[in-house]
Amino acid sequence: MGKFFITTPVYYVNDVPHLGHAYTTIAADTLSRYRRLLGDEVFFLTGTDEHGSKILQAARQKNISPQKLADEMTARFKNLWEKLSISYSDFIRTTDQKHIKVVQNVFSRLHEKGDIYKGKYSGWYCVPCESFWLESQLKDKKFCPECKRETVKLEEDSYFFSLSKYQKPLLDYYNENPDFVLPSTRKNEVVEFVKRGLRDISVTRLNLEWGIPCPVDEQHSIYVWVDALINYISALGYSLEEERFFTFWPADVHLVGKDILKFHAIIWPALLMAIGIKLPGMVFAHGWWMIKGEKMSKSRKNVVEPEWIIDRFGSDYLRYFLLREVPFGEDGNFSPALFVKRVNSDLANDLGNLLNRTLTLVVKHFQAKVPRPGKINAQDDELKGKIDSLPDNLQNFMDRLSFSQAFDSIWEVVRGANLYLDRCAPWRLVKKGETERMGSVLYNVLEIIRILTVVLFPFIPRGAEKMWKQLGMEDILSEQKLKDAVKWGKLPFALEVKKPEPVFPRIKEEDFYEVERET
RNA sequence: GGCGGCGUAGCUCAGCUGGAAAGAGCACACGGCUCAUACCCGUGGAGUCCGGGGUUCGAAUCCCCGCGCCGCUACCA
Repeated sequence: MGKFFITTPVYYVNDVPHLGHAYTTIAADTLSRYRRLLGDEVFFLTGTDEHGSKILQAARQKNISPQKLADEMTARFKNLWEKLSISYSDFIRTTDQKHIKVVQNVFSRLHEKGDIYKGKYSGWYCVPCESFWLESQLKDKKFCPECKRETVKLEEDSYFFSLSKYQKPLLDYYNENPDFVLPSTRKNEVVEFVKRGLRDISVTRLNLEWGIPCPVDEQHSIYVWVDALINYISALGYSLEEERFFTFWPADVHLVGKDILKFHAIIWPALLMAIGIKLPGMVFAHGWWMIKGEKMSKSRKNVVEPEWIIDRFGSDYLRYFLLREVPFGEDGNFSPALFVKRVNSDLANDLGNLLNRTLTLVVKHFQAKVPRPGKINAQDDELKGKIDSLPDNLQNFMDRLSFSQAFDSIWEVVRGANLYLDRCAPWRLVKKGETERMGSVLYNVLEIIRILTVVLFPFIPRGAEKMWKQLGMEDILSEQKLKDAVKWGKLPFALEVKKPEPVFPRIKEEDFYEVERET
């Protein structure tokens, strides 16, 4: 039983929450819930990144203050997390006073240490957009990629972080901690990148109104990464509440999308080395969801709105699909057909129906009371054997964030239970008058379902709660601990089960399109 | 261009450091069951394991060449 600190990125509030945000956050939530199930003290951090000229501009267009805009967007994120049953411990905003203070403290420390120095930043500046671009980003080598107008080469004062100093220490760290960056193919990319040499990075901007003031030079504001990344330690009170900070730091897992991996795997550890605190245990970069093989994007108008899906099908279906369909780390394809297929065959047909058919028999033949188990035979042992190996399997897969494989191991049990029911055929036993054996069989299946429910809770919390209630369990599901829960025989006999009602109703592809047409 | 990865049943993919008759899920076909959310259970399929060469007693698994895909190659979160 230890502590477990997991984070999502702080999401940039220039965009409404989309499937990608939901994906990262669902994964983090599932991992958090799983660690709680193991008995760990979990700190699960998410939040929003609210500074920058993009936000300022968007706010101006709407004629509201940037803070107001950020407030609105943050509310949307929180609302989505509520709908998705996201059990975060803290929601950090980069506009929080605490965060601002910590960023400034960190900046000052870096400055004192000599890891930040004043230099000249030069780039291609678009006056109307008030933003700098790299030569590689320009359209036809001189036009702004956003507004297509001509840019000018501009040089201005800026403070730099000596990232280059950390090339060697970073390479050593990757070497000594092979699981620091995962999946391994991403790690290769990062290592290769660092090997080619690192340039110092500009960490302040002049004339950036909507940003954290630089503590050593009032004309400057702190630019993106030193602001955003520090959320991971500001939320814990770094430099403010040391005791609390050291309770949870270092982070065990930083979950990120593959697009921001390098910031987390290179700049972030370098910053931490510079201020002299421990490095996180793991940075895991997951993949993207594609539509018909294409990346989702607003311009392609193929964005999947997580809220539509949740409102129509419930949060569990989305959680289940995203974590089950594709190995975490790889890109996946999202389509109504795939979604419907996955959810129907696994949740409705295999799992939901297992509960349903079992409860029906108990209600019909045992007055809805959990029967008393009798003698155990070889078939029963085989069934129980499937539970014995489950915790270890889960542990192995969850340690590697292999959600899909974790599901595989759970579904082996689900299938095993359906098979056991068919083999034992209690509906035939009742005709033969073998009620005692029938009772045993049903008890065993109910017991399997009880354990499955506990194990599934981190993944599909709402459905698991419903299953728990139908079983008639009175303990609190969220307080169950895996170690105890998997012990055989914890289901009290004579417990009154509920009349079954489909927990995971089947859905149709048409339902999906109706939703999309409406909007 | 450089570095890395991938190419296995109709589809999505497991097959790690070489060795039993090449696997899973889905789809499909046939059969069983009837407790159940038209569910569940069983059986089946002629797969050049991208192509070619090599190492080996033996390769999907190692080496070389070729073909076809894909990722990374920094300051946009």
